[in-house]
Amino acid sequence: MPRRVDHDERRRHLTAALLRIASTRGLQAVSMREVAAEAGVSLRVVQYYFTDKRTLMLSGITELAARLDRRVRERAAAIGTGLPPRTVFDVVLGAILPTDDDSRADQLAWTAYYAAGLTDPAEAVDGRYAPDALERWLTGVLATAVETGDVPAGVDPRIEVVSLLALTNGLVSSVLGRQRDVDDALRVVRYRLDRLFGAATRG
Amino acid sequence: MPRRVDHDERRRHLTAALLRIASTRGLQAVSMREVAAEAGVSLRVVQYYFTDKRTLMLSGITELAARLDRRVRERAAAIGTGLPPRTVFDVVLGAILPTDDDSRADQLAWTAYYAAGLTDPAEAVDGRYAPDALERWLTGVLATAVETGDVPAGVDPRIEVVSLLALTNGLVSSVLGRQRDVDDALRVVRYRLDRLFGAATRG
DNA sequence: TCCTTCGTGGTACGACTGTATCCCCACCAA
DNA sequence: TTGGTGGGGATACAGTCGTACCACGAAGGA
Repeated sequence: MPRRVDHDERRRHLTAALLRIASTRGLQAVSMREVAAEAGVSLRVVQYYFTDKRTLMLSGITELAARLDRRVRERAAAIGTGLPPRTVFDVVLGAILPTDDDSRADQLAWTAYYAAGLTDPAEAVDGRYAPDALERWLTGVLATAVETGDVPAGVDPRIEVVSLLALTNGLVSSVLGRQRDVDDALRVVRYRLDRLFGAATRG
Repeated sequence: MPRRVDHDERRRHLTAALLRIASTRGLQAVSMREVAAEAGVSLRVVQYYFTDKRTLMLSGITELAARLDRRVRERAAAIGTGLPPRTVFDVVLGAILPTDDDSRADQLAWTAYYAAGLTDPAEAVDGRYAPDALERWLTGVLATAVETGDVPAGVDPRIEVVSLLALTNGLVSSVLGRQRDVDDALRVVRYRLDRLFGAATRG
């Protein structure tokens, strides 16, 4: 056998280059040649490790979904279990907002993919990411909080969670569009949590 | 003078064709030739009435902003003034959600433009649409409601309005992505309004 | 040593893009 | 009737796109 190369490592490198282009110049600017240039390799190399452009784009959205999922999961794990529900929501929703350059770049790329998927089913985001899992988990957390009395009765856990996630999503859009900065967005989220859990539970 | 043509009417026709393409096949699929074909004219005609592609795209986002603004304004006007604040919010937020095919198409195109503007400042959405005006108006309505006691004290009108608009925006995204249908989205909005105004004021 | 196979550089092709140019026809003022 | 201008058909051009193809160097098994 001739000299072997770590294909996975090569692919990760190229995918990172793709996402860098997507988050700075948009999905339109992503071409096989541009990815090659950004990664510092020849066009042929991109062709070799991703036969198609479709495969290349698919790799981008897959990596992106993994990153966003990891971001939420790591933050949640760092907090540990058995913490007040209020804290859980604060951490999880805060992990979705683009608080630093990296997460902002990822959210920009994600938005680009999402918008593309709305009209081009070929690169649809559906199924590749599981917001349902997050939704179910948070619903469980909130339902428990209702039972233990941490949250006033009369609250519909399911709808509250959907509402909070949609709110966070909307705030992400406005932060990306620079109509609002992250701190304002965090303030809005915390205000909502205050009114849901009662201001005294802040933390 | 030779035969004169209504330039504005011609341009509207072409812009409509552009938005039809953008909402069904995405902004990527918009080329001068495609717009010409969709409008049933030759490429030259598109060139003639919009010298640039930039001008053409600009016309699209302008028309879109006008449509969305008109949709909210018309609904608000049809309701009249002096109505309960709860009704105002119900109507206005309901006007933003894509409840029929037309508004869905417009929201799809709007999302495409918005996403493009995030990375390509050339077709940024900023300034072309004034969500601030809507935000200020609703904040005023809610502030009055707090003063008259229609809404419990301790509510921050400004943040509540920002929150409601961001929520609606997030719901629009999920409806466009078919993770949720419009009725579910409306239910979430009404749930939030119930908790803000008190369930008794429903209507 | 030869020979096969992996990895890669270079290049070519057809399709498409935005833009520019040329030309003609319909029309109205003169 | 003539001349000139607005409107538009047809085509060309340079560039970029995804993809395909060819050739070659490197490296390990025979």
